[in-house]
Amino acid sequence: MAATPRRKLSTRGGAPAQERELRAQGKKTMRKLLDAAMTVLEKRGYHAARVDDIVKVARTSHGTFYLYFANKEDLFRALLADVTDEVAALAETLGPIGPDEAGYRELRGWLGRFSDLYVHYGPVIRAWTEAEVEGDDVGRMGEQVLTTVVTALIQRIGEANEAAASNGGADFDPQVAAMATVAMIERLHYYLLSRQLDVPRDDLLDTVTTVLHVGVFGGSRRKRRRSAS
Amino acid sequence: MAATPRRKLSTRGGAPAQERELRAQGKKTMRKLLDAAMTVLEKRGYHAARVDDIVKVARTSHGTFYLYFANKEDLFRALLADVTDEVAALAETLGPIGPDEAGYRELRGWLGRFSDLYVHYGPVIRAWTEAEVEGDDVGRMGEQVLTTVVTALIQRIGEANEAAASNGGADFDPQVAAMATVAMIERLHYYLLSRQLDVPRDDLLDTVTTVLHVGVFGGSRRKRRRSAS
Amino acid sequence: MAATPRRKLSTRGGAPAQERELRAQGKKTMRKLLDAAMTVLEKRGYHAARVDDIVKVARTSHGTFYLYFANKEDLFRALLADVTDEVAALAETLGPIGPDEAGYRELRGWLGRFSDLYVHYGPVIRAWTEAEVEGDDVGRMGEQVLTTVVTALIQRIGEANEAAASNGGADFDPQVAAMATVAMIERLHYYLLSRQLDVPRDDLLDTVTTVLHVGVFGGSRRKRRRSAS
Amino acid sequence: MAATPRRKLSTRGGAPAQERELRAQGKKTMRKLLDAAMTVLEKRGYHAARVDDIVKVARTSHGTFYLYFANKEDLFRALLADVTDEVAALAETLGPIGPDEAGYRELRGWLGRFSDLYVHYGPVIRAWTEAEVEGDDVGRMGEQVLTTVVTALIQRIGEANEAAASNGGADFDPQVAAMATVAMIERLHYYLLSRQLDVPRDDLLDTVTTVLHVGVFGGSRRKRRRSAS
DNA sequence: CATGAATGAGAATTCATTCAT
DNA sequence: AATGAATGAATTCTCATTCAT
Repeated sequence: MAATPRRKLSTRGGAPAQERELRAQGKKTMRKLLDAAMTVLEKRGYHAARVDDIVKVARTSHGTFYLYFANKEDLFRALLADVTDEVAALAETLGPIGPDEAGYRELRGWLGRFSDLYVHYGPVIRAWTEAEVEGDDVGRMGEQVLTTVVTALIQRIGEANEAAASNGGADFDPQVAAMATVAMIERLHYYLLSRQLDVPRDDLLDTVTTVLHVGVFGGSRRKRRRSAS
Repeated sequence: MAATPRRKLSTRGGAPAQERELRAQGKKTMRKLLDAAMTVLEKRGYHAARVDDIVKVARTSHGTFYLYFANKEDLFRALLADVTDEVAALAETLGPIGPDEAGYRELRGWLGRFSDLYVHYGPVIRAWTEAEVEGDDVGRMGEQVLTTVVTALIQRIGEANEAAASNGGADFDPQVAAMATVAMIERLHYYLLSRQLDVPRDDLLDTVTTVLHVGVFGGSRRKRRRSAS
Repeated sequence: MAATPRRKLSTRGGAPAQERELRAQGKKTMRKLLDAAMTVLEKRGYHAARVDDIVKVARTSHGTFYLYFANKEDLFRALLADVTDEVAALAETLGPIGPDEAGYRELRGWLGRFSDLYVHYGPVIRAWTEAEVEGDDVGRMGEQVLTTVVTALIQRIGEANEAAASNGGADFDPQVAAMATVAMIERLHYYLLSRQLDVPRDDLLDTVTTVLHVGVFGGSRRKRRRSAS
Repeated sequence: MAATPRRKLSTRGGAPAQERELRAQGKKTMRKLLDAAMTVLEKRGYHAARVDDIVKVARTSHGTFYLYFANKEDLFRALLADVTDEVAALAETLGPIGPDEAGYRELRGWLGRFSDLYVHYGPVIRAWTEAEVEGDDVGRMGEQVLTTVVTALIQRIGEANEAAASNGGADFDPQVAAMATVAMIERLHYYLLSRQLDVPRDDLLDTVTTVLHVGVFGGSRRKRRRSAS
């Protein structure tokens, strides 16, 4: 499994923080708030997350909160920006995926990294899902995230299905397949984290890799030794 | 595509309504409220939906709302109960899915019905996702629905993969595959309804059917005439 | 102990009922409502008593309620009017109370009748207490009740204390003593009914009679066989 | 008459206030609210008292109210706790009460202090009576107070009636006498504050002392100079 | 920098009373 | 005579955001 991505939460703050020079203590406080927000987001979700909860967890005050973030959404956007970067970076690491064993391993590796990322940023991603319904521009940020990954996937799926496509695959649209891929892995991890699905993460990844490799990338099912954890 | 299921929204009401005998007018009002709730849910999502919005759409008063439902959640639960029933019924219609053309069609048909259901109850299902984070018993209702479908899928996936399983398919767990299937189709429809994905529904279904048939049920990709809309 | 006073609840109705001729069924319905009100009053007190509760207990409808009473207070007034009559009648039965054994027995008998009345009309009397705080004219009705009893008591207390008064009883005011008497017996019964005091009613009456006979009417404490129940 | 006890209203606050450290300003605001509550309680009683009234009198906002108290009842409980303490302290100051002049004075003094306390906390105590009907734990607090006073009284009444008891006082139960004592003085003050009784407080106390001293503690009525105001 | 205090616009809910059948 | 339905004013409570120290 890929190395855990380093947290980069303090990279950016909200609007108020960007207009000032932050000293060491300021940065520390901001990080406390961002971390606290993650905790609260995880426990209660986006809508139920109260500024009050966040400052309590961060052991600071309301006043301080607004010293670093213009409002609740601003803080959330800061978290989301980190995820966006990470996901974009991840999208770039997706190499060509052939129907052979190497393709399987490439896909497996990428999904593993996705998984790590999801486990780490899960609360934020789920919050994004939650916020999506409204006209929120948070929803729009979410779409961007989706877009980077989907674009990379379309590329690889297209490559893998060129032959098939040429001989008339009316019932296989790479764009849909890419979206379907994202849908599956995103939601499955959601089930995993919300304990609606209770299997070891590696088992989950093995199966998903198999299903996608065969179903989307034209691989064939084969007997395979259990991949190491 | 299967016939659109008739609305059965007034099957049961909220807590207050269940303690009384409802006459014709009462039933009508209750249905107005349920319909209005669907409308509002669709437009604003669960959290942003105000009782005020609902009664305005239903052209009735606050007081009347509470004559039929204990609160917003109660109404939501009434809607959910309908969905739960429908989904359970749908789960039962999933027949065996072999690797051949017939299997493909069986799967395609079932996904089509799922899709109809999802489109019909979309607002409720999306609201569900939104509400799930909280400790509500709403979350529990969600798990039940999931369970009925997943159980049916595990059965069919197991049948379709008996051979593969016997010769040591360490990287294919039917339970995970079933969950993955649900994850994919549920989430994909979510993208569809929230306009993050914009393709004709039939294209979506064709592709998903192909991916799942090949990836999960051991079918093989083949050239196929476009299925009728 | 005196015979239980017959319920006369249906004697009077509220304003709407007085403008019409009530037939047998009408009277029955009105009585059902009055009885139900007593039940609810007992269980929840005046302020917490909802019209809804009353009609539920009476197994009738809101509409019907307002066919017999102008409003909630109107109903309560009807109940109170009954109590007022009963109390006034009771006040008249208070004979002279001398310091001797006969005086003791007279007082004991009267208190017994008061007790019966309180046990019967307790909910209404307590409700009156509760309502008193506000400018309610219900409060005023309550004062009238008080007045009839207090007037009778002042008379008897005055008689019993003439000698004492004449030789300068600066620390004994018959009016206060009368009020004190009422206060004691009213409140004590309240404790009894609300289970804050748990003794047999006869014991309570014996002791109260003794205290008042000695303390207010100039009687002397003496050994006495237990009065029959 | 004893010195007026100083107000100690801010001893403890409501639930929300207890979870925080209150600074000077916070304490001041809390006290303003408690004082305002007393005022409103006095004018309107418990049920008619609106949070809105209280914050208006305290010249603060709704939001602020809920910063210090969870709700109206919570505030009320805070007031009650003070009364409970004071009453318990008062109960302890009740010395032995003999049948002689000294006993009379002891009793008179104690009743005077009780009276001061009642007048001071009148609004709260009356509100208490009003709220008692409900199943609230407020009712339970009431019983505790009653218990402390009654216990002290039973002790003193028992001492004063040992001889009488031994020669068979079947019609005098110290427990009932104690309750009767409380009932009388409590209710009488209630009448006084609700203006159903209109006499100088000293007259009231003199008469009550006489009645109880003679009726409960075995004292004898005697000519006595008017006690100083 | 940091903090506790204050605010007030919304949202939910209740319930006496009126209405239409 | 009876009833279920409807109403809406009144009330409580929440919480993001601003303020004063």
